[in-house]
Parts: sequence; C-alpha cells; structure tokens
Amino acid sequence: MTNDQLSQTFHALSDPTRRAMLARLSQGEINVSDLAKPFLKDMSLPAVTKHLKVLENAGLVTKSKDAQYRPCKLNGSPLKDANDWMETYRQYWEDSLDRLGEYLKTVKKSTKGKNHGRKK
Amino acid sequence: MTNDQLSQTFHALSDPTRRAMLARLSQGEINVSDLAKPFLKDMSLPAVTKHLKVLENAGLVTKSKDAQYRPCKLNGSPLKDANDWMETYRQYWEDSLDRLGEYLKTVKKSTKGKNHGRKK
DNA sequence: CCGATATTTAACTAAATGGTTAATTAACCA
DNA sequence: TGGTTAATTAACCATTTAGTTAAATATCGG
Repeated sequence: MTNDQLSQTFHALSDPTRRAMLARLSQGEINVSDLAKPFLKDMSLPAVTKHLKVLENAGLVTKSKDAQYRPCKLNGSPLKDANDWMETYRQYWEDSLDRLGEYLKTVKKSTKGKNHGRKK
Repeated sequence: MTNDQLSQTFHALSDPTRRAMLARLSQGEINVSDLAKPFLKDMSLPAVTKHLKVLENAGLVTKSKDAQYRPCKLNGSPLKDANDWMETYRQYWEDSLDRLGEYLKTVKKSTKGKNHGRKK
C-alpha cells in the first residue's frame, strides 16, 4: 500500500471489519475489548488490534488511556480529504441529465475521426 | 482484499496511480496505451494493465473495442455508494460547532463513572 | 504483593499485491 | 501474407497483509 495520506485513508476504508469498527465508534468512545467484542467470533483479539492499528495509522482513530483501558475515539478529519477527492467526480455518478456535459462528450468523440485519436 | 462492492471501490481508490488514471479518464475516453503513457517511466505496461483491471473489477472503468484499441471509459456509479457511506460520517469531519452534538458527547462521558462503562 | 483483566508484541504462516520480462493474441495495413 | 502495433496473459519474485497462538506488559483491586 502507498503511504500518502489519501491512500491510507481509502485503504483503511476498504475492509468491512474496519468500517464496522468506525460505525461503532461513531456512537461514542469505547475501549479496545468492547470494540472487539462483535468480531471475536470471526477473529482473534490481536487481529482486531491490527485493524485498529490501520485505522490509527490513517488518523481515523485515536486512543487515550484510562487505567488499563484504551478508549478509542473516532476522528473524522481524514474523511474530509477523501470526500473532497470524491467530490470532483460527483458529476460522474449523479444521473447525467446534464445535457451540456453529455453534449460535450459527444463532440469530443466525433472530432476524433478515423485515426483513433492519434496524431497524423 | 474483501470482495464486497464497497470494499472493492475503496480499495481501487487507495492507490495514487489508479486515482491518476481516473483523473485522466474524467477528461474522456482513452485507449490503454495512451492512458498508460504517463506511467511508463515508473512501471511497465502490464503493470498498468493490472491497475486497470482493479478499476474494472470495482466497476469504475469499462472497456470497449475499436479495432486493436480498447477505449476505456470512467463509470462513476460505484462512487455513489462510497459517497453515501462517507456521508453518514460528515458530522465527524465538519467543524463541530454543532453544540448539541458536543454537549451529548460530554454527557455520555460524564455518566460513565468509575466503572469504566461496564456493568456492575 | 498477587491474581485478574486489558492490551500489545513476537514469531510464524498462507495468501494477496505489485511489480518484472517474455510470450501470446488480435487486428491493422502495405 | 507478413510485419507492426495494441493489449493481455503467463510465469515468476519480493514484499505486505491478515490471520494465528503464545508470551509480555501494564494497571487495577483485594
């Protein structure tokens, strides 16, 4: 995996376990073992710790200390950049009844001629 | 990598080469070797083909046929689900001057007492 | 201090990723 | 037909990932 911020964020989101952890964290702080509980039928605690580490490395989760507990907190700020990146593609998923956009695409295509878009 | 749709989409976005390919594709259809051109100083053509495959598997790119060329087209629709997923976390990255939200977090914390949030 | 709980680290393994070069397939065109 | 271009596939390799079990660390509480 590449280690620029945006790549790390998208990578962290590319796993259902990690997304479920974020979902739980969106309801409030929770320590590691309580956070892990729903996943322990599928994987071990160290496996959960590793997923948590991926989220931490992406900056999506921060841990603090409370006795032997490690309360985890969601930090959404990396999602802002991810969202900004996606925003530039919005027109490509919104129903493209944007006739100007459609028209321009058509024009571009028809100017290509028979040389498959390469120089003569 | 997990193979549910959303995971595949986020995974596809978690690489700068693939994001650059999408950026280029957002300007219009382009065949494989023209799309590959900017990357050939960093990697071979088969490497590009593989990245393209990841984008195809995620449904973000479709290929058609024009003689020996394979024009590639951006398909943004998988980004809709990704965006919808992120949307539910918007409040966690938008500047939280949402005083109600802040207040509720505070309350939750203070009701925990000394038992670290566990049952008696 | 001691035993229990919470969490992390270590050491290992199987499978996936991301790249390579060489070979193959497919279509054009002179 | 035969050479050229476009693209994919095959075979291979190094590194990373995602999991495991077992051991280590840290803090609480009696």
